[in-house]
Amino acid sequence: MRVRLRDVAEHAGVSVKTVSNVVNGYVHVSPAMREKVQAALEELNYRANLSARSLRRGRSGLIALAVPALDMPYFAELTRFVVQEAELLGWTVLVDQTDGLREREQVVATGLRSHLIDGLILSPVAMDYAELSAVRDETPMVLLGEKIGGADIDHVAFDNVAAARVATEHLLSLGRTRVAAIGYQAGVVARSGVAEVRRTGYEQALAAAGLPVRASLTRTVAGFQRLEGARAMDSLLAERPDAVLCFNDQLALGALRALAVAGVPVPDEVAVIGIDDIEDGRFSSPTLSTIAPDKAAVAREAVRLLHHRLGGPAAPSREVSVGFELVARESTLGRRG
Amino acid sequence: MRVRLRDVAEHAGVSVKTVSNVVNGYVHVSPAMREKVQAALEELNYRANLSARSLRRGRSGLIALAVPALDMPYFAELTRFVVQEAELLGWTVLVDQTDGLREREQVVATGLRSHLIDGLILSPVAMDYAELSAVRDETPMVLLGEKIGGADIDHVAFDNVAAARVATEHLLSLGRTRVAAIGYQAGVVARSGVAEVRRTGYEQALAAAGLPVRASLTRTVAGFQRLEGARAMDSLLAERPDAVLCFNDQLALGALRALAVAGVPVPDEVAVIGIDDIEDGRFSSPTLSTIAPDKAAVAREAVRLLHHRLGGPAAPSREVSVGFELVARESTLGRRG
DNA sequence: CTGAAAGCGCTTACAG
DNA sequence: CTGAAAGCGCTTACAG
Repeated sequence: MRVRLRDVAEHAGVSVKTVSNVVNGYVHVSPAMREKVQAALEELNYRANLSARSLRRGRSGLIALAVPALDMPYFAELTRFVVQEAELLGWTVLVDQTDGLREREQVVATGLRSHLIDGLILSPVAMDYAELSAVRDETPMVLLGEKIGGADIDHVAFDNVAAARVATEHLLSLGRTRVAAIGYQAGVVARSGVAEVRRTGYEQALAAAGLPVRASLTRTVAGFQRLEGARAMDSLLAERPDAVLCFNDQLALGALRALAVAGVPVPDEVAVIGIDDIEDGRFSSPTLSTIAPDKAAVAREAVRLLHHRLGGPAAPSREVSVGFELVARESTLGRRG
Repeated sequence: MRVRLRDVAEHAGVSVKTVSNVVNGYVHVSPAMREKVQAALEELNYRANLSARSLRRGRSGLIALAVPALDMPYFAELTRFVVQEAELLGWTVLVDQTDGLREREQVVATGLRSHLIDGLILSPVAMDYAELSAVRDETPMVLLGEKIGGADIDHVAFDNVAAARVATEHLLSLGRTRVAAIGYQAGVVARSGVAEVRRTGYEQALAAAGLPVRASLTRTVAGFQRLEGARAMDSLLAERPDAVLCFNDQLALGALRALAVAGVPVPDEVAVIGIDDIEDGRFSSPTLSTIAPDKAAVAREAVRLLHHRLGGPAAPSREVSVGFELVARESTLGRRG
């Protein structure tokens, strides 16, 4: 039942080469021949065997995208963009979930499915550039990560330190002085880990304003989910913060929930800001102020870097930066916003 | 630089067959030989070429999952489960976005990447079973869809009529009589389309309660996103509904937002319920009452059906049903809940 | 328990 | 402009 190129050739009474030429849109085929082949192709309902083609060409048209979790809105939205961009180049995206585990990140970078995928886009959580650079196989790889400069590995950089700093400065600009932070992470984390760099931005902003970093106003979380944000906010209430920077929007939405339950008016008593600009924050009550990274640009640049390594236009620098903007909504400005 | 099985064989001084045996865990290999090969494998850092293996075996270990949109929380959560389940069988998931477009659903079902993927899980929006059954190629396909009975196509069924009916009954049980609905869809939709069947459930519940379906209390949407829910709710306010069934949680979260902006107390004046039980609804203010489908079961059963077609244990019936439960939260019960 | 050889279905120099 | 043939890197009957 499986229709091969050879079957089509026999059916049309031509050579396999000619059928292949037609299938691949090779121009030097006489119109009559092309028509005959086309008819046979349709009559037999031929579908190319992509494994065979890939083996022969040395290219599969598949790229992998490895993110911590598909059900974290930020990554779900990013994945959508990556799939869209890849499609423009005729590539298909294969999705991996690393759960932010070092072991899984390593497996992915070490060449899981090598020779099957043409390239890999990885959003590392546990491993840093140096480690990844050491274990990677020869498959082109693009990292989504921190601005680092001089790294010998392709990556789309987002300045998390600046993002957290700008967010914190926004809270300070409202006259808040007891600015808490939710999202510190305990134990071993990569130097370039998101929690680490956002923490740096937070602390830089406080320092610049001449404010101390109070341990009583910072909270460590086990993960960046809503529930963790709600818990952390609960435990923060006794400290009477007048503002909170959450290291992502999910934490912030959890914090908003905890404040609502406690009956604390936002932003009157406590202003809240997150980072990521996920869809939910635009429709929560109050709506969530946040730092909006240019997700479409992240996806576009990641795919573009891969394209370069796979024979596209000349390679640009290894590091491409992507910007962000402050989006102030009700959780810091109130209803007037 | 590319290491082939043959290179390993030469390096170890054995035949290609032997190396293949070791790589594939074939048992009848002497310990000494195995060890020698193992060493060569590691020394050369051999990675199997999956395209070649797939061509030879006729199996790739890849399955595709086609959903309307990755950034709709319901599908993001579902995708996570599917990836997890697939992994248990050693399968990798390739993700497609159809955007709910008939054209794209058709392309996917017609054999996009046939011979590359071993199977397909499709969540159709625009096409119904009969159409899909007619255009599909021979690749095993499992649909995520409506309970239909007697269909000649594998599918995991979720009773959307019942889900919408139970949700509506919950609103009625609170003594509400002006129960609105947001999520009707205009134009051509599949008979088994989600909007269509949820609408049926809504109307059935009203009829059973002896209430009329008022056109003034139903709203058509262009899509199932929050923004559409907010807009629909805005236009519904003048009709003074005392409850609203939204055909999914995203619409409901949008509706909650519109009610908050309008200063309408929920659930005191208007009770709101959605369907899907997405994460956001557990942390919104008020928290969102909803119908919770067993997403893990949907994923598990879909993968299991595929497994049957791909040589797993004996095939079960073509239709496997998955249940749901009513989760009543603040948007219908108020804070006491 | 191990080896030599065929063949999965393509694409692509190489001839003509 | 078209055809015959090699070969991509595997796995698997078939011998031994």
